[in-house]
This record gives sequence, structure tokens and C-alpha cells, in this order.
Amino acid sequence: MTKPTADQIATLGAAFEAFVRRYKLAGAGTSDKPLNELDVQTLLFVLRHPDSGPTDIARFLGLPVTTISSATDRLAKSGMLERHRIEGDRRAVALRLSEDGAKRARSHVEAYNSLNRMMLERLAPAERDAFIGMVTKIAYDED
Amino acid sequence: MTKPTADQIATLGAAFEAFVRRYKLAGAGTSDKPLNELDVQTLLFVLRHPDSGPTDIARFLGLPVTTISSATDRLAKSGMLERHRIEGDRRAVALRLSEDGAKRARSHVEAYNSLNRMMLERLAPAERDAFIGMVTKIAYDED
DNA sequence: GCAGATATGACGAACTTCGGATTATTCAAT
DNA sequence: ATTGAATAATCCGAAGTTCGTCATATCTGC
Repeated sequence: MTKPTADQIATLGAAFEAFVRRYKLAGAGTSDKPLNELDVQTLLFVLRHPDSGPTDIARFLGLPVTTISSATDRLAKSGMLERHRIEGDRRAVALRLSEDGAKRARSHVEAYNSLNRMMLERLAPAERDAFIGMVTKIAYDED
Repeated sequence: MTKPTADQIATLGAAFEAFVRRYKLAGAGTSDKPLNELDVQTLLFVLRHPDSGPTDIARFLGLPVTTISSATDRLAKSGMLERHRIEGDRRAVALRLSEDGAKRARSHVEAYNSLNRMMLERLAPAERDAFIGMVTKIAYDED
């Protein structure tokens, strides 16, 4: 198979860099004081998997449980997360989002969608499916 | 102009997520103990702009100067960065990479290129320029 | 020369990650 | 039932980070 040229690689890399730099600054979005990345990931995971425990999150994110414990602690303290003792196994904790936390998590999902929408809008309608197809191929192709 | 469909947005978002998750774990690469993100960015900036000062880096990265000072301090202490007092303005410091730092920085550039190369290799040769073109359009289009 | 701007560095407060010990439970095997 | 190992989560504290405030050296224009 033909190899990509150095020029192609460089052009692509430059474009990604430009994109990232541009939309990092525009990132913050809403008013609330920004959460750190781990807390956001935690929130999003609990949104998708209600009633899971710290261990599940740790396994998913590939981080030590104590780190997740700190994160859930912060989030609980700021009222975005609730810890429920569950019957059946009283060691375990079932994490759930408070209304506030859910709102916050949904707003992150919304921001993510907006970013993706914006990207697609910059392409001609006819190009969009081709682009999505290529990104999909890149993301899921086996080695 | 036709709007992207919710389905298109979701598919694209899922692909990006899969991609990021997949290549975050494979990330570390070489043996050396990994630098934190700020230190890497600092190294790369100095590679591209030798003899610049902390203030330049701070402006470029949009961070407080003191933060950059900490970073250059760490890098100098671990022998990747040299501070030179420059004639002409003796307040200023000219930052340069040591041989070790340059090696390190180049290895990051190389890793970045490899990632981009790998992405292109997953596409058919005929698709590559189209992909690069779309990404370029997305990255640089004015609003 | 001097006042005020400028480039850095020193210091310390607040916050994070994460290893090691601790507590509470459950499970397994006698 | 009893005990010993495994398991879920948290507590505690060390090490490292960001970044505001203050101090220091140096320029620059009047």
C-alpha cells in the first residue's frame, strides 16, 4: 500500500494543531466555575451508568480507586453526586447524579455535540457522510 | 445550508471518543518517565523558537508567567533546558534546549507524526487528500 | 539620574493524584 | 457457625502542580 507523503502528514498535523489551539480558548462555555477533567469524566460516566461504584469508574478510566474516591468526594461535596448505600452489598456505593450534576453533565454533552455539529457545518452537505465515514474507519479499524 | 442530522453528529462524536480512548493508553511510547503536558508544550515551543523567554511561552500558551517559570525551572533542573543570560537585555533569559531536551522534543514530534501517519494509512490512498482537505477546511474556516 | 515599566525568580497557599493503611462486608471452606 | 481471605470504599499523608503576591534586577524616556 502506498505510504502517505511527509507533506500530507505535516499538513494534517498542522491543521489539527490549529484546530485544537483555536477551540481550547473558546472552550469554557458556561458560567459555572470549570471542573477539572477527571471530575468531568466521572460525571459523564455516572450519567451513562447510574448506580455504578467508584471501582467501575476506576476500571473504565484506568486510574487508581483512591483517585476516583477523591473525585467523587469533591463532586459529592459540591452537590453534584449522591452516594447511596445499596441493599444486597452494603460495602458498595451506588453513585447517582443530583439534578444539578445531571444538568452539568448534560451541558458537557451538549457542548461536545455543538463542537461536532460545527465541524460538520463547515463542510459541504455532500462531504459530510464521506468525512464521517473516514473518521469512523480511522477510529475503529483493527490495527 | 442544510443542517447536519443528529445522527451524523452522534456518529462522529462516538468515533472521536473511540479514537481518543484507544490512543490514550497506547500513548506513553518511549521509556523515559513521562513529562506533564505543560512541560511538553514548553519543550516543543522552545524547539520551534530557540532563545525565546518565559514571557513568550506564557503568551503563546495563554498561561500566567509564574506557571511557565515553574515549568522552565523543572526542565532546567532535569537538564533539558538551559537558561542563558543574554547581552542586550540582561533582565531577559534566552531559553535553549540541551541535547537531551532536543532529543526528547524531537521524539514527541516524531510520535505526533506517527499518529497522523497511522491515521492516513487507514484510509485508501485516493481518500487521503480529500480527508486532509476537509480537516483543513474545518480547522481554518472563518467562523 | 529617576520614575515607571518589564523580565524573572522566590515563596507560599490551595488543590490534585495516588500509595499504604484501615474499616466494613461478603464469601468460601471447613 | 467460625474463621480467614478477598473485596468495596475511604482516610491519611507525601509529593507535585498551578498561580497569585512580592522582591529584584534592568531598561527607557524624560
